[in-house]
Amino acid sequence: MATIKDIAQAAGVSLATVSRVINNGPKVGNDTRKRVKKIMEEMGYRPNANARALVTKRSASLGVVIAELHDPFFAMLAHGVESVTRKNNVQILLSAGSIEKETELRAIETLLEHRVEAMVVHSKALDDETLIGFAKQVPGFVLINRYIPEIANRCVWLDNVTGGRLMAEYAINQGHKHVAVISSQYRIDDPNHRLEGIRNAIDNANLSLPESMIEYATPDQEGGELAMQNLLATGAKFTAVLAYNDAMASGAMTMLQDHGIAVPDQVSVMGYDDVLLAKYCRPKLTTLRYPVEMMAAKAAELALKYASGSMPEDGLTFKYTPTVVKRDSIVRV
Amino acid sequence: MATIKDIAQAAGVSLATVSRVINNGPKVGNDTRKRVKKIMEEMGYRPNANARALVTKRSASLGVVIAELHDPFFAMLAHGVESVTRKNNVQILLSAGSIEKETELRAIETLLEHRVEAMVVHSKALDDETLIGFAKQVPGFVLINRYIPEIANRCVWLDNVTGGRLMAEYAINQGHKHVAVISSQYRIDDPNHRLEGIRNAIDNANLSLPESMIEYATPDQEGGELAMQNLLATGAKFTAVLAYNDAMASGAMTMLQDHGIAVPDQVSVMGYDDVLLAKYCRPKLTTLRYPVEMMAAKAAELALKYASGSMPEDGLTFKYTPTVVKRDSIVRV
DNA sequence: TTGTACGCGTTATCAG
DNA sequence: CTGATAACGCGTACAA
Repeated sequence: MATIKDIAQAAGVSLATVSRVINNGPKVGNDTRKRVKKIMEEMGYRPNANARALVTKRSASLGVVIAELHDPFFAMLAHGVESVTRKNNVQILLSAGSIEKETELRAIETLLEHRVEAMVVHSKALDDETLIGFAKQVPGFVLINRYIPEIANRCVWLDNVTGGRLMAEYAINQGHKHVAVISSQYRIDDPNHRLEGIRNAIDNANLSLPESMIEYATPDQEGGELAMQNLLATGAKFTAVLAYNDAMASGAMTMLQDHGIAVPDQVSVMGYDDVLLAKYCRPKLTTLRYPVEMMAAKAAELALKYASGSMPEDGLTFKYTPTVVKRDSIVRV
Repeated sequence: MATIKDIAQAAGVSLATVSRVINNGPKVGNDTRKRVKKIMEEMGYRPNANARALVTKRSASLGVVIAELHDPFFAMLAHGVESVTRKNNVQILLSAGSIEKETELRAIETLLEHRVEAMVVHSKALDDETLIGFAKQVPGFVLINRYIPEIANRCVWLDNVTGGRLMAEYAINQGHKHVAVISSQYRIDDPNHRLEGIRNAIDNANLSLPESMIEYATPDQEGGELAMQNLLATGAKFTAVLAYNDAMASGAMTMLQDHGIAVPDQVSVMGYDDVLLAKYCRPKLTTLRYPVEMMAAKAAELALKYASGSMPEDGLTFKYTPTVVKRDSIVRV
């Protein structure tokens, strides 16, 4: 591939001059500029981003760490980031880290080796200290879907406790007194927080949520089916089911319907996240809206801003609160 | 950030030695190696991928061009690529190109500036010559979901004509004589090919597909709804609807149900692609399986292989054929 | 076993 | 307005 040197030679000028026309430098004769541009065109010249990054110490790239592109939630997250990087002519480097300590760490390290200026990371497996350490050494380091007090201004997160509470309150307000919960089996914050919120609401309403009414499974459709199957097997009585996310909710609905139980007429179901399938499944899912895309865009903007020097105020954090999206999977009883 | 030089100084050795221990070079004293490693650890040294790429002329990265992460289809595509890059310790650079000539071109150019070794590109807007040009100058250039005869061995694609035919044949075999089609309004190959296949099957069965039975709209759920609305408005008679993709099929089903028309009892619906929602929507969608993920993985492997020197045989190409996935959205009449 | 010196493609700082 | 030339961080022949 042609280099700046080749161009210089072909145009009969110095490297410096070529470099100037590339970067629209200030002082170049109009005719030389034209000539050089033409030659660049002819030789198919493309500046080498690596060389440029080396000398300028700015890579014009943003790293993203997520678990799985496969998952619609992460796809939306990535899309949110992409919308702002595109606007800023910044390249995305993507690393997947599958919710395991080791892989998440490697994902971040790799990105750092590439000297990304900014990064948006979704980490569940890494501990606070490790993350704080990264934040300290990388100005443009921003966490999404996680809150760590020491680096509050680097966190864009969702208030899952409130989310859980809102969810349960809505069901309760619809007259449901016996609710079951389908949660994620992963021992990370999110399910715990959502469950905590649910418990709060149930306590406040003087209802009860026995352990036997909570099932844990993988946070996908199969998990939802399985959890519902278990719930049905125990013969538990409930009129509403609160699921950890939309996929589980959908699985739960399928299983109910397969058992000849009508949704929502006999049993109501609520999801969480409001990913695409919430609108597609039948009945359409009443769920909690998690504005990931917006939040991811915010995180990317922050990361870029911090990376470019302007550091944040200390108190600040970026908390979002989910809201109930009313659709068809729950009825008043 | 600490450089190789800093390490050398701190360890009291030369740059070369440090470089050797970094790359597990062959000839380094065991004690010096240990010492250097320890210092690297202490100083938090991270090799600079840019500098390394510059000198080795290998970037250990693969570029991906897709339209929208948002779209589940592209999310699966990206996931397929990611599964192989992860195995090969290769970094993904992602560029979105939204099916417009200008942006697709920019996406590819940007990736090239970053000197990615390989790239998997999904391009619909760019013309054959442009793409052939890129293939000529970048050994690791592979197209997905597109076939260009001149660079057949760089193409991993789906036989959409056969797909369309299979789809229609299946409906016809179920006894449907009056089928309507909901197609994409974009003037790209895919809808044309699928339609062509459908027409072939219908002709072979001595049935007819008048233009009035074909509606065009955006290839998403709204488009599906709209198209179905138009179809219903014209008072056309049909017992089966063949949709361009699953999203449109889902939209069509919604609209039918909203009009009190039972699916599949009164009208059958078929989708295409078999993305996640095909399993989630009710009734579950009978559709054509497009093994994107597998194909994307194949494309990534090819790209990496070509990039590393081994060029392909000339006749070869990588054609996949979709298969009917039988679910619940179609009945025998 | 270790060190020296050069080059990778660019930008930036000087002189002219 | 233009041209040398020194970095940037690293790999690698070639010496020692």
